[in-house]
Amino acid sequence: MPELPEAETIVRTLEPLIQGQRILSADYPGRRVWRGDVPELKGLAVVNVRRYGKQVLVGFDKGHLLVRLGMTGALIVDQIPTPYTRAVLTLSHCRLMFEDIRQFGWFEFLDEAPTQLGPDPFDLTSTAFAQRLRLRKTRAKVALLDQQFIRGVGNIYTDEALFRAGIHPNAHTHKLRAARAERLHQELIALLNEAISLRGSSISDYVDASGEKGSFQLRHRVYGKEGEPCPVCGTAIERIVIAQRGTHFCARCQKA
DNA sequence: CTTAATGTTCCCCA
DNA sequence: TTGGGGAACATTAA
Repeated sequence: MPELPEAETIVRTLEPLIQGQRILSADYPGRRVWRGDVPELKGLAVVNVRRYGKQVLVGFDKGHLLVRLGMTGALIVDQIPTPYTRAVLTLSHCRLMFEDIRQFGWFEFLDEAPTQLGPDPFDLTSTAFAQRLRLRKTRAKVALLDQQFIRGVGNIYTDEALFRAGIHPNAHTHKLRAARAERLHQELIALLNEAISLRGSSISDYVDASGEKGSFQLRHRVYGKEGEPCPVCGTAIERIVIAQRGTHFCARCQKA
């Protein structure tokens, strides 16, 4: 699914398309999309659209819609419904659809903005990030994927950030030197900014609120590159499994 | 036919 | 209490 750069792109493209509009009706054609009680959205006005980690938060004049995009979720305006359309919100001037092929996503209605996840990587200094990392007794890959550690990073950007920082995905977080941990944060921020500027990575399904694909997948250096030469040293990129996720790295450039 | 895919949650074990 | 590992959810594509 969308990770932080994809969620950011969705938010930036979606907000101007729906801001200020009122919800006229809501339909849920597919598998149940709401976690918890089904709220009455009719009559609510869209105040803003923001990102919370890799999730999308639609702010109303009363309450918030938190959209968990899961693995294949997409928020698209004025598209033709598909068998995977799980929600259609008819607004004053357009229709907002939630498409979700694998059905892993869901909606949640919140009275207050969410606060339960770890800090956004953009809100941390590198020093604070390094301190946080030292307190986690786990492996680098696991820490970056953990939304309680920092919010927004998923499988693609974890592999890409660890490669850029020269850190092995199995490196023990509490043993990393402060300088390397700070470097990881700096590389992560640069990576996320580059990915946002290219409107995210479209691996299979991801599109923004206008249905446009991103292009950062063309800049991936290790993710999905098993067997291909490392762009730095030419060694074949390896693929292992960590936390049930495919993990791609260069054994020569990335050290524990 | 098998495996893997941008994610999360739940359950069991150490 | 914390962390590890695996299964599960549903669908497509190679």
